[in-house]
Amino acid sequence: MERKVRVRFAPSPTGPLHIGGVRTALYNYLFARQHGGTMILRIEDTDSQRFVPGAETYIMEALQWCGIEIDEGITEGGPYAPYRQSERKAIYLKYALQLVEAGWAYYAFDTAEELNALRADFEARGETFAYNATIREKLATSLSLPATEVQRRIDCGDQWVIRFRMPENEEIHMHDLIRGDVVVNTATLDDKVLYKSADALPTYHLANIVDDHLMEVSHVIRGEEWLPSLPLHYLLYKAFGWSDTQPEFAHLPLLLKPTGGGKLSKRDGDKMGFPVFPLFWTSPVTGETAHGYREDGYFPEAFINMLALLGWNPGTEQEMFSMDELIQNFSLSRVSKSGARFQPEKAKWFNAQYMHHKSDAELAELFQVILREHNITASNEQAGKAASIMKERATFITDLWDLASFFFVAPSVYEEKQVKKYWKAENAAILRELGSVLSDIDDFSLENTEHIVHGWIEEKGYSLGQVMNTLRLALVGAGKGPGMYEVTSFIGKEECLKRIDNLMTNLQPTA
RNA sequence: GGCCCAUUCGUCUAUCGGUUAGGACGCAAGAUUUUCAUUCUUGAAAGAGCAGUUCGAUUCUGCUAUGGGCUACCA
Repeated sequence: MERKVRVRFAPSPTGPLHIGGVRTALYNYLFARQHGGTMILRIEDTDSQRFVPGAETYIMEALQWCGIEIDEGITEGGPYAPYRQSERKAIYLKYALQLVEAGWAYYAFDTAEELNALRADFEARGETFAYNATIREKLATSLSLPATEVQRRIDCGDQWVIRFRMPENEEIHMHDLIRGDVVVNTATLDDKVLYKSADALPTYHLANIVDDHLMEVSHVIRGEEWLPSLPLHYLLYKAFGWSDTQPEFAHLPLLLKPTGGGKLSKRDGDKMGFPVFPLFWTSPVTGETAHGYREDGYFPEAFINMLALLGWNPGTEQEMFSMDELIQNFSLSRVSKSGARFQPEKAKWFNAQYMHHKSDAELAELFQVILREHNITASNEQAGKAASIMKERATFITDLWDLASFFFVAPSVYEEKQVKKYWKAENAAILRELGSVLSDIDDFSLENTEHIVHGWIEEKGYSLGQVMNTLRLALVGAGKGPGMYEVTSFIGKEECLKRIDNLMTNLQPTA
């Protein structure tokens, strides 16, 4: 029988979620939805040192913005609550001790200083220190010390950790849904810490396996940086006797810096001029801020579409995917194996595509926000229409002000280059004439105005470009913009004449 | 250093032994246009190297090179 699909996204609240994390969450979500499964959000806050306040809220807000829905989590609740590991503290010690009793783990009493000294010694001799079978019985561990001494140390409050006792020489055969079969010999691995008495908290490895088991997680979809610890995780399932319900694993390729040379990190954003975070972030510790896709004007759909295709492809030439289409088409077998460089340019392109496909109503709502910021009152119809006329030229919704403000405000400055080209004595004469032609038009609709004005231009034998660009200078103030009749019909006769008059009275034509 | 993963145009990628190696971003040229854009057309642009398996390798295997990850009482 096919197991019920349950996946989890398990971030650590050590800062804002970056786009690599968002993609991991997305793939988990797509996989869950496609299989009618459950998406869990588990907060892995077992590192009390690196905890950052606000990070947890940020993560949830970011996922929500992206449209990644959580079925079970710290705010949603669920049958396996709590979903925050710090609140599950009481659970883990029992499991760590179970491993000690079974001989799969042992107590170690080394202090951080002792370990550092040991590492330094090894390094001085040109060797690499590894806490493993060659050394564990020579150190202060429950493997070398008499049981009574171990108990005495624990009782008198000495700090200890529980380490996994890595088998000396055993081949671990693993399977990854993306990479296929992987084999590692345990001789190359070391005895990882599973639990520390200092803060009574497990490390990632223990907490992760215990929680995935208890929460009945069926598939672990995570970043490639976890591949090296997969043998440990296999062994932990085995040690607990949970191998038969062990989840399947899929290790995702990493997101790399646009320039190559390493995985995308939180610092790259401002350095290279693109956001690495979904949302704007202010560090509560340093006060540093970082750009976010949301605040930079990206649509969540575009952001998700772009992210989905970084490391996965449908095998067809389709590029535009809604979330529903992604859910339908996603498959782990089509996730690529090698790291993908992040492409800021492609992200922009995706956003522009979504911009071009927005309906007037959607644009109206978005554009109104910007208009209000500039103290402009406009109807939704006006806002939508102006945005719709200019959207082809925009990449971000925030571009719209520069692009379309002339629909609402008369130009206060005139672009120098256009003035030079189109504001000579003859242009002024033509514009005066055009003004009177316009003032005689009753039906100021786009079609009618065009019909009449073009008739007049033909009759007079003027150059179309000269007339229209002179008018453009008066109405827009610049050498860009939509067809002039879009503008005339939008702003209306009265405003047209006013702007023409403005130009005539305020600016002397050049010779 | 050790272990693991990867390697097709500049970038993201298609190809599941036989293709003129396809698409997209970006770039260039042309067309369209009353301006700026958009749009359309076209173009330049790739199998890391060396062996092997095979009638035939981008595709399978090995080696080398390169890139990346991990190597914490961090996740």
